[in-house]
Amino acid sequence: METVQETISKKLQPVPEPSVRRMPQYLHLVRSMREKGEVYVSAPAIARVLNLDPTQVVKDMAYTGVTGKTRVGFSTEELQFALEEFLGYNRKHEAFLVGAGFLGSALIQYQGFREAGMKIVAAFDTDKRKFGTDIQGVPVFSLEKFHDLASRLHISIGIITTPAGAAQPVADLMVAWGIKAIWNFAPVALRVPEQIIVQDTHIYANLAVIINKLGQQKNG
Amino acid sequence: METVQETISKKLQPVPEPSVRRMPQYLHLVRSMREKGEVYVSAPAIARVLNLDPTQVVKDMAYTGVTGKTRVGFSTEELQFALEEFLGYNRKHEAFLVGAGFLGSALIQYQGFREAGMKIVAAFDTDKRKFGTDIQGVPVFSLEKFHDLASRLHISIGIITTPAGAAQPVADLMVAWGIKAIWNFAPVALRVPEQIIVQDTHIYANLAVIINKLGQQKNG
DNA sequence: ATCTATTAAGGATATTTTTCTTTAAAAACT
DNA sequence: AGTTTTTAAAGAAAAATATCCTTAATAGAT
Repeated sequence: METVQETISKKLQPVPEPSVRRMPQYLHLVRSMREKGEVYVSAPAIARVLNLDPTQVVKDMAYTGVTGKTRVGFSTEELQFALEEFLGYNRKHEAFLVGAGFLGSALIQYQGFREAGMKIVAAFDTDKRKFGTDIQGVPVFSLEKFHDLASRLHISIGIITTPAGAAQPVADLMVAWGIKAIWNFAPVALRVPEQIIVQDTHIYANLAVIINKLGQQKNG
Repeated sequence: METVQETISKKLQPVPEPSVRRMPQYLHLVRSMREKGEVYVSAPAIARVLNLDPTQVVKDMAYTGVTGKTRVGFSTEELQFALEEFLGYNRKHEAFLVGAGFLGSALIQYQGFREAGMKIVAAFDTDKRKFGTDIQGVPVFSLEKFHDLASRLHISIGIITTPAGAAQPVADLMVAWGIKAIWNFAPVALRVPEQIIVQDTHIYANLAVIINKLGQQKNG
């Protein structure tokens, strides 16, 4: 049995980001296994399906607080709850999205996020034609209304899907009105105070990796 | 002046993936600097804008084959061409996209990719209502027509934007019909032969990182 | 013309993350 | 009941990456 102190210190030491990124995959797998009626799943079994090292799976599971049974594996039920708790699927984070273009609209319509702990409650744009419309029930406002709404609601996440040039001013706006985390899809490096969490999803970076590897294959 | 041998060996040793991922950012920055009329840019200047370590910038530039002038920096013109060459913006890679839902449509409409060396030439879906329609000029076909078209055209990249359950069969189809690289947006780990390049863009992984950090901040 | 400040480049160090190795435990089988 | 096999867990090693440090060069200032 570990002491309360140990439990707390374990929570305080941050989980490695690569591990965090694997968690949704584990959850997805565990859910589908439970649907098939599986009660236990071993780390090696998970590792085979997800192409990972078995010991890495065990370590990742330890971060969620779940511990397995020797020769049996992990309880799928316990795992699912632990992963959902870890990923914050129970808490609700509300988000504002700025830039209701193709990508922004797709994210709003993507749903899924809602069950993953984030709800996009409003979108903002500078295109007059979009004001007053809604995307799958999410209203689109003028960017000028941002401070109004942000100061009234408690929004923790801001999503930026604007063109590159608009991203920094939008980020400044978000910071000014109390947003704690920014999910940035624009291909720029945002400058924000250090306590603000920034997560970049640079779509071009992924494309660059693909094309680079394709070119390499041709040579080698 | 370096020998041809050296140039070749430099190309053969693979560029670290994190460096490749930074290249599009450099290109974007260099382009905007050239538009402003800047002829030279120093590595420390780039590092300041992109929040990077100056020496890292220098090292990344070396991968593109560009070398700077002491006390002056890099020629923006030379840099732009080198980066575009490195990123394959001159070659044309044609792509098929499977899963013409919200995300798939957004990617097709995103344009930008075309100038980044990839052109989405056709989309596929299983929804009958979408057959024969087109998205921004890109036709949507029945998935059954995939092998027909893939065998006639020379497609190097396959994009998967299907629901999780459909991703693996689609990947198998792509591999069977000669696609060399798969850009996977579905939240699953694909199993493909090792010579096939797979690039995952797991949107939930990024969300997981954000929510994890938000939760951590609350504790710490 | 000389000096100073700035910069690129190369090597060394440190950190992070993954993989490997060992140990211990417990379930299933004989 | 004892043995074997499978597994989790903890620690050590290895690999990859980023950061730091030193050196050399050169443009601009004095």
